Amino acid sequence: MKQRPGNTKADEQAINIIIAAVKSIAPMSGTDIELMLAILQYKTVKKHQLLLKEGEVSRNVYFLVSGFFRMYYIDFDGNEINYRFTDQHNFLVDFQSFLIQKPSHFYWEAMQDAELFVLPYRDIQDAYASSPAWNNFGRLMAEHVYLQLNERVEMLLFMNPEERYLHLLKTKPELFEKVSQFHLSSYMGVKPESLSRLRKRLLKK
Amino acid sequence: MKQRPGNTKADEQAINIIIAAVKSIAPMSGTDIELMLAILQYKTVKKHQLLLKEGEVSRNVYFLVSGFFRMYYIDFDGNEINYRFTDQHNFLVDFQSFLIQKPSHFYWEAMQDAELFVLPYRDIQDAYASSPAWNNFGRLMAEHVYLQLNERVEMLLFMNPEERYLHLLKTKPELFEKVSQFHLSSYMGVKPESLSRLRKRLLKK
DNA sequence: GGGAAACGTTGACGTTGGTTAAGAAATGAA
DNA sequence: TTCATTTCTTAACCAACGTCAACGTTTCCC
Repeated sequence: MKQRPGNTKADEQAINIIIAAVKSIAPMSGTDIELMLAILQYKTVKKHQLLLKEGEVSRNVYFLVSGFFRMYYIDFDGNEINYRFTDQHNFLVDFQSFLIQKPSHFYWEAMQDAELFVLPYRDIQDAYASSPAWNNFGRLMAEHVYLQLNERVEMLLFMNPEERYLHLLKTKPELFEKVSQFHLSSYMGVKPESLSRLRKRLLKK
Repeated sequence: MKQRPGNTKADEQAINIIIAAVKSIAPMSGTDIELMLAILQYKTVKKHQLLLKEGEVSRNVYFLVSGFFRMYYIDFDGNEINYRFTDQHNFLVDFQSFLIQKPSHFYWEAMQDAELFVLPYRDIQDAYASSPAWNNFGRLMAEHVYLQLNERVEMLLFMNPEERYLHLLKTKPELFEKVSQFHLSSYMGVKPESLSRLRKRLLKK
């Protein structure tokens, strides 16, 4: 792992976590893992710090060793709209900005102190070019993210706010522990007041 | 190209179209193209015919040489909800069902007589395994489909129906030529009556 | 601990989309 | 051509979300 200026030190534990996460996505030989360890950079981020701002190009894929992030967008009226939440032990990337290397529409904010690994765009493209296993990993990761996004479209397209709430309760109960009603509401595509009323309505039933 | 029973015959022209489409997504050597031609099957479909039904597993990727398809879903109330439209010279796949080989939620219907190429799941997985170029292609296709879907989420999440209509007019004018207002409405996430009213409202401005 | 900020709830009111129903217009098939 | 089907529009009514505002509660941070 690169120890560049500004890099804090990753412990054994953190490295084992990312190796397990990668292997759970695609099979990897020792050499392929070495390739990854050589490009990893370790970083810590304080609560409320931003990893990415609107207008910046996402030049990295991140892996969240610990902490919790939200990806949000600021709409025409200046409201923050939460687009996605990412929990620890997951990869974290503005896939759109990363893939086409264009400025992002999003902000990435740490909602808790976080530790993460940084995988620079350039190094990942090199890995794709030099290792079939990494290319395979890239394909699986894209497919994986596609499926996640697909779930979101289905929720927004096929369900009304009440159904979305019940669906999230059932499929992502963790969210309700980590995220305030306020932040959840924009993720659901409604205003905080509407979520509050919706919950009241459901309680009556 | 395999000439199995039931396969009609593809002409030179159709083969050139798919080769061009593949090369526009990822660079391919002659050998890689041969690999594809060896697994291609040619098929024609009449207007209103279904390529896939809810509950079936999507066992193929298709390439649309000519014609126009809609992918739709039937909601709890029995309404057909259009999820995606695919025009000629594009790949056509229920990515979710295809990736995990689980039953699809969707129907694929030809809205015009169509000619297409069929690429079976098994053969594609073999191509991924045997050719890095195909793995690369698979990754790029997944990324490409991701970006398309992402556009859709942004539209549904960040815009109200009126904004969605104006946005589609600007970004996908072809849709308005090929698709009736009726079919467009469910794609936009509203009822036909609402789209009609919305258009009337806009005309007044 | 205390003040500020963020969050949650409620009310009143306007707007808009859903629902139902009906009929006109366009399209398609026999 | 003619009949049936699909699509489009309009109307009336209702339910639900957005907006604005007020206020209580919780959390955060110095």
